[in-house]
Amino acid sequence: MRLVTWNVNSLRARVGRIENWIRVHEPDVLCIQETKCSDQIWPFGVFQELGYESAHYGFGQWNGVAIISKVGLDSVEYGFPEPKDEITKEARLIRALCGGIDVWCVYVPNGRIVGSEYYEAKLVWLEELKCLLETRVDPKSHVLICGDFNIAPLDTDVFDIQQFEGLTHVTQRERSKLQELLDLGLVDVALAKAEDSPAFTWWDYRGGSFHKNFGMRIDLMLVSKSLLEKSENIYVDRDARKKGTDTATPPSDHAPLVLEVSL
DNA sequence: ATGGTAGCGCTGCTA
Repeated sequence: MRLVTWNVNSLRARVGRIENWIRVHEPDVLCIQETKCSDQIWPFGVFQELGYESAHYGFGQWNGVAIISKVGLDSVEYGFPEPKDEITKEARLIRALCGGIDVWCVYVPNGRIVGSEYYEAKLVWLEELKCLLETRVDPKSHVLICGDFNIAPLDTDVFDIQQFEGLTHVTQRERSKLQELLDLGLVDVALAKAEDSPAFTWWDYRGGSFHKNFGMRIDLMLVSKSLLEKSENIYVDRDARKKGTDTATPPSDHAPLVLEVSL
């Protein structure tokens, strides 16, 4: 089974690219973030024609998450069951059972500036996610928590840690929150399977960052031990980040992260 | 060249 997470940076701008990618790579489950569209315009038919069910949670303009599956899409849950804050009301979480796997697709807030209200809200959001997963996830079953975490777990997960001094994505408080998720009994599968440092998943649009590989690893897949045992291969499809000649539309600034499991 | 790239939606914000 092929499981994928991909921040697409707008569904509407890139639906053609996404379709083409699905045709070529045939994912079984595709989790996407930053659809930047509302449920009203979600193109169920596009994915249906490719043989997929889909579920989307979004209000438009910002955020928005979806799960696209051809191995079942059951018990779908949209967002936090009891959002306590403004930040947990945003469209950043969707969950479904797909082919025997408990799939959670997340888009963690960016945080903007360390110490800002947005940074604090990011930490609150991660705390709420941990509390939800604590009660809802059975770590003995097949579990996948994947998406854009907006956290680089290790210093080697950014192209030059010295340039990230004082910036979000690399602070101890963010990394501690990620560790609390791992402490539920989950494993960062790209890190676990990598021979040295796992590949980057995001590159800034500006300044030729992709060409220079000035990137970060912020898209993650956290899996339960049982799913780790079934994991055969994990890789980043960097080709999807290239401009390409078939379309004028630029690629997303994120590349898809692909996990192959044998269930 | 004193920014840079992209999406959203229409002015400036967010990433």
